[in-house]
Amino acid sequence: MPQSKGQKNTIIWFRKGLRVHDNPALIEACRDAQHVYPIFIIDPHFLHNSSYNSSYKVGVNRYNFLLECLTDLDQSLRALGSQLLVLRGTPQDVFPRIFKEWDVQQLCYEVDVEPYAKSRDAAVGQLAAAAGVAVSASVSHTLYDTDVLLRAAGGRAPQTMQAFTKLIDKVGDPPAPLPAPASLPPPGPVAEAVTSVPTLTEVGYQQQPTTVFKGGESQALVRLGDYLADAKWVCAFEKPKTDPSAFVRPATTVLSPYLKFGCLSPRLFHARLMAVYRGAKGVHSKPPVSLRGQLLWREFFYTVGSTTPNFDAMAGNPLAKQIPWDTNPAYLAAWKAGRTGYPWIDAAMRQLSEWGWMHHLARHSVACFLTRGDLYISWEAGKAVFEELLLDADHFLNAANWMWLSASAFFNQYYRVYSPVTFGKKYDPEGKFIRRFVPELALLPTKYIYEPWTAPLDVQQRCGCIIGKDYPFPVVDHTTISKVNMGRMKAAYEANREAAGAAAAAEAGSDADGSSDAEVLPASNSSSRRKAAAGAAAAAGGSRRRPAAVAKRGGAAAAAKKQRTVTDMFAAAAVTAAANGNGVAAGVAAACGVDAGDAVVPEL
DNA sequence: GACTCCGTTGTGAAG
DNA sequence: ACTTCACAACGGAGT
Repeated sequence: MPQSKGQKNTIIWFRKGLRVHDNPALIEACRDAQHVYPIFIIDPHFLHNSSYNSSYKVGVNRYNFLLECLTDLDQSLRALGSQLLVLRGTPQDVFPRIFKEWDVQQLCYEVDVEPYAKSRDAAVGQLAAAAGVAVSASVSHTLYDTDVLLRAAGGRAPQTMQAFTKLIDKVGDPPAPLPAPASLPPPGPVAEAVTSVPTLTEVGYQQQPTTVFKGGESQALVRLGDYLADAKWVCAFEKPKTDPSAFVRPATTVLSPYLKFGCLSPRLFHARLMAVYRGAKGVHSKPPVSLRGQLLWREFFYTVGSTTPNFDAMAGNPLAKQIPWDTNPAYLAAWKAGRTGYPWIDAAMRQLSEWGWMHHLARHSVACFLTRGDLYISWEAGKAVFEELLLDADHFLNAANWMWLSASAFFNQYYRVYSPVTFGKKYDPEGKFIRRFVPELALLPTKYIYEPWTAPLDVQQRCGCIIGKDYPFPVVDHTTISKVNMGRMKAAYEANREAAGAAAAAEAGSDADGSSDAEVLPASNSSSRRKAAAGAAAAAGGSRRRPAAVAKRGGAAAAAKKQRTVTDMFAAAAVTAAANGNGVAAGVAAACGVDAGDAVVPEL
């Protein structure tokens, strides 16, 4: 590593990777440099009041977490003889100006494979080229360079964790983490205005954060050390067995927000973890359930996500089942606000709003409830809510997990449905979690805590919580609706098989002119297309000569029509029940503070 | 190409 | 407290 007195002026551009440890871009920026300018750009793209893209809303908790990360990074850089320079504006506006002002020769940053980041970096790359500035991008947000993994996989990312784990075994250990630099060449003279991290108010937030988690690399390293110090716990860790209701000390590490912003290097996490495993003489849990397995899940979803078109949407996503979800702004608003009338679901959703975090299995519960389990609302709507509220909201992981839970991709056993009543009860029979996050239910006897609508009125009165007034009735009847939805999922799966079969047939029938619409259809590989073709043939009554498109239209439409009728009948029954004082649909109105029929601005 | 295997994390009843 | 089963039965990956 040459330490000669440098001549270059370089910029290290922090976006994620908000750390000084294991930061190859930072090391590169220091090489042969006279001045290193460490910058962060407050990009309006990510601001909640952005005029650029209103779908990229960032909740106050996450934005505050980011500002804490920046303050911490600034302190670390000052200890190394430098400081963070915070700039405002779009990167496209900022760079041409500072390239010139600071007489820059090189720009260094960490590779970011998210769609927005890729287009942003491509645009900045052109500006750099125009200004005669060399660009150096280093991989350190993931364990591996996703391109390397993709090549090792033969050009196609695995779609199962098993196959991905095999790939990792083949590729071997990830690169070792790098130490932080001992010191940094100082930046040259800069305007005073760019040397301070802004406050929440300055970037336009009115509210105060409510989370219990604090951002920054130092926090991340303390938390990592804290959890890894318990070698017994680390070696026994099996995520499916952890407790989603634990909140005094969460049952998982809560390192995800730090990985999201790059306060913590996944490679450092991995290396420290392997050291703990070695100390335990090889007796430890294994992927996919182990702690190391969690890092591999992250890697898996980055790999498949960054190489799949439209991975964050249903339409045009070759991995996602095309499912005709309902649009129901009132249900969506009730879910987001934690007012579905199911205390377990509502406690989790309110923990999300308050803390910006919930346990993985709680995420499963609420995601299943919103989509295939109960409300039958698109996973994209749920994803948008998580994207706003989670501290650890991560583009690929969020999309992948929502597809998983909605049985749109990766996971297909749609008939396995989480109960909004009994799932939580297994872990927390007393309802401590509910009492903490849904305080209006705090005094309810344990017997009724998961199903408060079953409490006699005198009990409700004694506890100061009248159902339908202080806390809503359930928006849907889970037992009934989950069965209806299972039927709708079955029909949707059939329709997808038929569509894939039609595509396969069209593909086989066309003279390889490539003009079929096969590319946009869900089944992405030949094996499932074949199966789908067989399914389509069967659906067409064995008549292989019948045009596939006809089979598709007929079958899918009939199935959809039938299911719509069933759902409408249920909805009508619910309204009738409400009119009779049963309160199921009335609960929706109470939950939202509006009539059930009123339009609430949808999330998407 | 047909077939089997099995998948990080379902529920509820029965034995 | 544990296992096993029906529920209704998916699809990727490997043989």
